[in-house]
Order: sequence, then structure tokens, then C-alpha cells
Amino acid sequence: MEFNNNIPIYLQIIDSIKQDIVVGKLKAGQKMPSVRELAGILKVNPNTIQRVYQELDREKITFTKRGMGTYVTEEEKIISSLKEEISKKIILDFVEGMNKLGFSNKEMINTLKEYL
Amino acid sequence: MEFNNNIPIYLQIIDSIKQDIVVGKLKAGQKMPSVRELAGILKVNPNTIQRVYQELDREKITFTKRGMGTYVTEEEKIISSLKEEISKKIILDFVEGMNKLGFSNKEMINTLKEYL
DNA sequence: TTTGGTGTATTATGTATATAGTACACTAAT
DNA sequence: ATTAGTGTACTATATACATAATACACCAAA
Repeated sequence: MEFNNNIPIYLQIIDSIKQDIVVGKLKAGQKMPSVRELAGILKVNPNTIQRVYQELDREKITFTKRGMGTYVTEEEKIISSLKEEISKKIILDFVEGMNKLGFSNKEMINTLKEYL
Repeated sequence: MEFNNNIPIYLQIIDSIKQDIVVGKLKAGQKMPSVRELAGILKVNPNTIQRVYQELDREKITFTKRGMGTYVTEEEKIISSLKEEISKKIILDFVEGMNKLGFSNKEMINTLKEYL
């Protein structure tokens, strides 16, 4: 995994996990890698993953059974609203960014079509 | 100006100034506010603005006359390529983000149209 | 009961960011 | 020459992030 130097690693990992959950790479109820295992995979410190899981737990996106592990939430509602939230943010960033550059709505769509 | 807590302030100020330049709010050759003045306006430390101007100078987006002040570049080429660069990044972030969420190109455009 | 794998907590260290305060060098205008 | 306004440089302090190392608490399985 590649990290952007200007954004805290733990936030980038959180976003990446959210991505995996909303697209179904990580399914509802599924066990996540252990703190130490994920730290090894991503080559970051276990404390960083600890922070990641604590934050995800706080947002109810995962839950933790002490001594057992951390699991993806079983509530599909949370997952679908998470997907909604993420896509809305992407669209908003795009529209606001293009607006600030002076693009009208039509120009925005045309520029996007050209790019694709 | 509102700052995002997760990104260094000096980077956000740099982006904001670039925005103002490419949309013509700041024109080629125009004098920028002094380090101390801009620090006062944005309510940040002068050292932070110092860093901002040094970085903009390094990127040739501004130039500095010692004892006189910092000025927007007079080379229109730099400004136009800057605008190109910024808009490309916005589009790329959008397309990549939507792709990762599983949107096809058509869905992407339709979702955008709906939003607008 | 013991063992191994969980999450959790704590202390220490280094780096980047941001602030605070001070001083210096240069330039234009008085 | 003096002054006021520039950018620049430096030291110090505080906080957040990330790493490192260690220890502890909990649970399931042998």
C-alpha cells in the first residue's frame, strides 16, 4: 500500500478499509486481520493499526470481541449509508473543485466525458 | 479561511493561493500581501506564511524581490499549466474514487448529472 | 491448566507542523 | 542618514503522528 505523505497514515488505512467494506471485499460480519497481522502486511507499527481499529469501532463500522479479534459490522444499514457517504464526498469534492476553477455544470460534464 | 485539521495549514494556504491565481483573482505580476500582512489576515504565524511563499517561489509560481515583496509570476505559461494540473487532479480523484466504489463510466456520469 | 493468539495500555524516541519571539539584511522613500 | 516595510534566519516550545518495545487482560483450544 502506498501512503500519501501529507495525510496521517492511520487515516489513509481507515479510508482504505472503508473502501474494501463498501465494495464487498470485506463482508459484513467477517473477521478482520489481527492488529499485528495487518501491521505486518502494511509494514506499519501495530500501534497505528490499534488506532485504526479503535476509530472504526467508534464509528460502529467494526466491532471488537476482546481476545477474539475485530470484525466488520453485521448491520447492512451502516454499510450502505457508508457507501452513500463516501460517494457523496467524492462528488462534492469534484463539483466544488471544478466550480472554484470556474467550470459551469455543463463544462464540468463535458470535460469529464472527454477525459473518459 | 477554514482549515482542515488533517492537512498541514501551509499546504492548504498554498492550494488556496494557486486557486486564486488560476481563476484570476490574483493576476500575473501582481504583488502578494506581505508575510506579516497575510499572516494577520489568515490568523496564522508569519513563519507559516514564510514557508508558503518559499514553496511557491520554489515552484516558480511566485517570485520574490528581497526587501520589496513577493509577486505572482509574470509567465502566463506557468499559470495556464497550473490550471491544467489542478483540474486534471480533480478529475482524476473523481474518476479513481468512483471506480474504486465500483461505478462504471456511464454510472459515474449519470450520478453526477443527477447531483447537479 | 497451559498455551497461543487476540485487543489494550504504557513509556520512550524521533520527526513534522505550527506557534512565538527576536534579530538581521535589503529596499524605497523621506 | 534615517525610517518603515519587505523577506529571511534562528532558537525555543507545544502538539500530533509514527515507531519501538514491553507488559497486561481476555478468550479459545489443546
